[in-house]
Amino acid sequence: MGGFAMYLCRQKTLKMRVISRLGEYGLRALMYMAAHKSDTGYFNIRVMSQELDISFHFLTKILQGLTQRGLLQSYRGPNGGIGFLVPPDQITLATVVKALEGDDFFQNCLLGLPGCGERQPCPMHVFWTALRESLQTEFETTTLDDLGTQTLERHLRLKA
Amino acid sequence: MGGFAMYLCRQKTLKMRVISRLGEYGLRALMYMAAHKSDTGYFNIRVMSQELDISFHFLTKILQGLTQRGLLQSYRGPNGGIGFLVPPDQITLATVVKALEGDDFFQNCLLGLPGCGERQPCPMHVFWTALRESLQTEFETTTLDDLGTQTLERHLRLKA
DNA sequence: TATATTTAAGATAAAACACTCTTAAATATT
DNA sequence: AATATTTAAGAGTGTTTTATCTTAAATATA
Repeated sequence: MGGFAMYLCRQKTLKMRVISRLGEYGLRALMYMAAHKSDTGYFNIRVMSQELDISFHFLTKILQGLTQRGLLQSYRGPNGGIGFLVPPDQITLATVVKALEGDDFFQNCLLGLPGCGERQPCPMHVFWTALRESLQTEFETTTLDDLGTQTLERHLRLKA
Repeated sequence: MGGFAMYLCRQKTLKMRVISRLGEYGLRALMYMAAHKSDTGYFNIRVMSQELDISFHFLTKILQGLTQRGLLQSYRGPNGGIGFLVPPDQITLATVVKALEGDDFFQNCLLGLPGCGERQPCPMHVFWTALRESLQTEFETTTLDDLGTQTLERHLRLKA
């Protein structure tokens, strides 16, 4: 592993996780794909798994799911791989996260305090709602292309 | 279960969880204690577990941990229970969450994107940092007393 | 057609998380 | 002193998450 991938490398312990490992791996792979334009449009999963230090089979399964949900397309056999079905500048983070974590991702209270709803808001509800909404807005307005490009550019700038 | 406790009742499915069940249960119990002043200063764990619909043994273990960390004190035997060692108006949410989830709770990237740090910020780092800091600030400025009182008052207001 | 390559799919395993149960220790009451 | 009550502590169980392994299906190339 090296180059750009160091940027997306594994983080062993993590508190305050909002997305699961599955979601994290999926997002990292998509960011990788968005940042590395491919000639054929397809990326080899094994190479990606090595670059990103993610289990090959696990990553395969995650990307499989994104294929089934219509975000990616796959191609078997030699020189096969996985690529965007929808161009990455048309895929928002919100779409990705919902595909990976479930459609109700943005619907719940960030903290997990029960009874937190519009009808009977918990003490922190207003705060949480504001926080979640800014999160959701950010996710809905940021595309994979934005993220991948920004990441790559920043990395290159640091390197120079 | 009824009355105030309905407010702290269990929520079965939850996405976007930031704190674990253990943290949630602990926080709910502390909010309960902060809102219900006790004559003796001690609360019976079994009663609390029933009111909050949390497993008695599990809750006992969680509160045990808070006792060991110096937030609570316990008293065995008849009419025994668990109570605040530090008064709840001097316990911030930040202290509680750190005690329950670990001291490094606020140190990591909310999303879990790796490589997200001051030195080599990931594309979302600025956004995440802002989000996390407002979260942390809110947690550091809100005491258990604030939360419990607010909750109770709001509940009573709705009831009237 | 035979072989190698690559993703798909399903079964299995390991680890983390969320409880559950049993026994021990402390305290109060009789 | 005996008994009941309540938390402390540790072992054990079930579930979910995470990861791995094996086999199948598709595709390209020789």
